[in-house]
Amino acid sequence: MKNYVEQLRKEHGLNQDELAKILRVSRQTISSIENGKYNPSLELAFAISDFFQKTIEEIFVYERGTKK
Amino acid sequence: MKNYVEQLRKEHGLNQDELAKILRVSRQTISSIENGKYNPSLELAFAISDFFQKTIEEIFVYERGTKK
DNA sequence: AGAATATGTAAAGGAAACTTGACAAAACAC
DNA sequence: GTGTTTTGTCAAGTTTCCTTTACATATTCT
Repeated sequence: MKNYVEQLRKEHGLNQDELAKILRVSRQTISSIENGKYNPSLELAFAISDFFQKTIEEIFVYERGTKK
Repeated sequence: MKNYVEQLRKEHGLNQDELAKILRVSRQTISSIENGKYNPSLELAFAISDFFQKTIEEIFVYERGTKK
């Protein structure tokens, strides 16, 4: 599953640390998500979605069936 | 965060075991999600969303800021 | 160049999601 | 009612998400 978190973050003029603080997660969590190391929890996906005012589907691209 | 998984499952005439098999998770996972014991991963949320042909936002209701 | 800022990554640990196996209780037959 | 199906739940274990701390590499700015 890919995502547009890095792109959206930069559009908002934020660095990883600033976004992390806004979302109340660690900077490493943001980095890991941006680099596809793992997917966020549904909770965090909603928080990201909420902050960027986009739907989850606009930010996270699920590839049906492909297991990751 | 609440969800409409049980309602959608019943509308589709499925029991927990059948839905679990379709989504390739255990029946306990379906039960736990329906009863709010924990939230699904983003991956599983997408699989559910995909199967029921609804957006994640239509199935899972996020309460902003409330931490759970 | 050097200094400051931003990002990648690794280790070790905790918390949440998910597993299998089992059993009890509830719901639905007949 | 008894029997069958469905659901709730518990225990114990694995995997994934997320943490803190730390350091290395990049990027940016004088």
